[in-house]
Amino acid sequence: MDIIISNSSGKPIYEQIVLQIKEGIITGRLKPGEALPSMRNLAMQLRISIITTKRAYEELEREGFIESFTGKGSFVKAQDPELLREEGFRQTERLLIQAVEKAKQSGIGQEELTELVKLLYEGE
Amino acid sequence: MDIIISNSSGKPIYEQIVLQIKEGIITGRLKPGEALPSMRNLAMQLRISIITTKRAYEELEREGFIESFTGKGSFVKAQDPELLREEGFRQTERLLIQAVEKAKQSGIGQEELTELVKLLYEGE
DNA sequence: TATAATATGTATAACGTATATATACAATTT
DNA sequence: AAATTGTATATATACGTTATACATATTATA
Repeated sequence: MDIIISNSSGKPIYEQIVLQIKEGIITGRLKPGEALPSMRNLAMQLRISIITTKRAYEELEREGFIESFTGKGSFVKAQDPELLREEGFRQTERLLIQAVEKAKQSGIGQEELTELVKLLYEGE
Repeated sequence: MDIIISNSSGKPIYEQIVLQIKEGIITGRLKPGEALPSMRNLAMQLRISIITTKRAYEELEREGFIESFTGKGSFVKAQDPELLREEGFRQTERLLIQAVEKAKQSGIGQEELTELVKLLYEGE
């Protein structure tokens, strides 16, 4: 599980971690029962404090994605992936509607817009 | 010029004001030379501090959208069409980035996403 | 098997930055 | 002169991040 932190993202570090682990779980790259990197290892690797990794894991635990055990580690919980995927689709659609509306309002054509989508999807 | 502040938006108040006034200017609802609500009136109406409205107007002034005169008020500046176009592009890109990110997190592929964009763009 | 060493998650207090504020000051219009 | 406008200074609050010490489970070793 490779996690990448961007300083220019504007999002807090702990949130970037949460999102990337969620993505792994939703897409199935992280399977139920699978061990996550320990808070210490992840903190060391990202050169951040263990408190920040703990905060991320706490958030994931609160949302039911993982569970942690003192002395053992943190693990992916059993999920209903189809449900997660559908929720993700709904959220994506909602965001996309706003973007398309703004594009029309700004005189950006459909071709230019889809081209921009491709660029953004591939770039990072 | 009706401005609406949402506490659940996650965005700072001053930024919400900036975005809504920008949109008014870009769409032409606010015309060059037109007077904006005074900082005090807007602050009173939104039940926030004048300092926050001032911060929003400062930002708009810095970006060349409005200008303010002590004792007179704040007014929409004459606009460079190129500037407006670029601002529209920036806002679209910003929204699109969020949508693309959510799509990735949800396991939605690039093809599926661009297809969705086309549907949304054409549909009404 | 017993126990020390190592690895894991947890808890407390503190710091820096950004957002939002109250209040007093300065300039223009009425 | 009175009222309306924008401006400036110092302060409070919330959020993100951190260092360090503590508690529990696993692993190595005698």
